[in-house]
Amino acid sequence: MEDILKNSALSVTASRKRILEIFLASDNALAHQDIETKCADQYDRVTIYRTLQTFLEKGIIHNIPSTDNMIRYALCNEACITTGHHHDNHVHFKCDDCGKTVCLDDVNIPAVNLPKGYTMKEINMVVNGICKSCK
Amino acid sequence: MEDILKNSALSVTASRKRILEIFLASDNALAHQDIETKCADQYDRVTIYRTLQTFLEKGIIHNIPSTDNMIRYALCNEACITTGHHHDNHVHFKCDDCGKTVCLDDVNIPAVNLPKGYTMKEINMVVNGICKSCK
DNA sequence: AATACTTTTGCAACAAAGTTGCATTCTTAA
DNA sequence: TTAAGAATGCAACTTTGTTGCAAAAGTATT
Repeated sequence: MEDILKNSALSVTASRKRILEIFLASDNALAHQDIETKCADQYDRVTIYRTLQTFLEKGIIHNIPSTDNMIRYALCNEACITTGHHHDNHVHFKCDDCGKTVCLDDVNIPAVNLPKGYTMKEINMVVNGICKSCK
Repeated sequence: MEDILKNSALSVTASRKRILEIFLASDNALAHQDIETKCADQYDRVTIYRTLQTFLEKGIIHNIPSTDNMIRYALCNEACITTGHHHDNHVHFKCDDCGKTVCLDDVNIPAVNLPKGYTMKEINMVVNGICKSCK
């Protein structure tokens, strides 16, 4: 855990370690709110906002778009952390039943051909449906 | 414009017509805020929220996820409006330069194979990069 | 065209989410 | 150990989204 922070040139603080720990312990993506409920008694709301922002910039976590006004975050793979920018090419799945959002690490986003004149920098794919636990 | 409302079994009111008009006049997807700045002097904020909600449910507009805390809305195609549910299978593109989000109506979302046990209900694909106007 | 009924709107009040500046505390590196 | 820099907590604030209710507008019927 401290390694992750040090590799990203971040100072090792209690709140950062705690938030990382929460991510490592979770099997699904977390919204700001999820993290807040897990540690708002220990750390300030503002600190959580700033920590997530920092982790995003350093490539420790990535954010997952959604249409429910709730951006969720998940740990990146090694490649992101070591290079400092994102290499997340996997599909995300949000279950309509349990509400959990997970990274489908084994499902790569297929290629798309954009119309002439468009340049792709990043691509996001989010699937909604029923997950294997709720099936 | 009135036809669209009537076809969706909605009563024709000034605010609904105005918001539809704004969408028809726009070449890109609009966030709640965009609409508010265009007509907050005429209509209440709450009305705009409720109108967008209604349009979504009736399949007049669809929402586009993003990682910037700004859900955007765009008009649906005929098929959505006539059937009352969404048939939006196109890719969305958000330009990192001008910030505009557009529907790439001609680019279909490619198929993905989900792992065993997952059922797909809806799929969203958003590409970030530089659009043809900013190129 | 007037009526009665239903739907929509605006207002107010509120709740939740996110941001900023600044003083204090903690980390790090020398 | 200490000095410099970075992160945190607090307070205050802005923005975003929600809810209940009375007033107004729309719709269908006569």
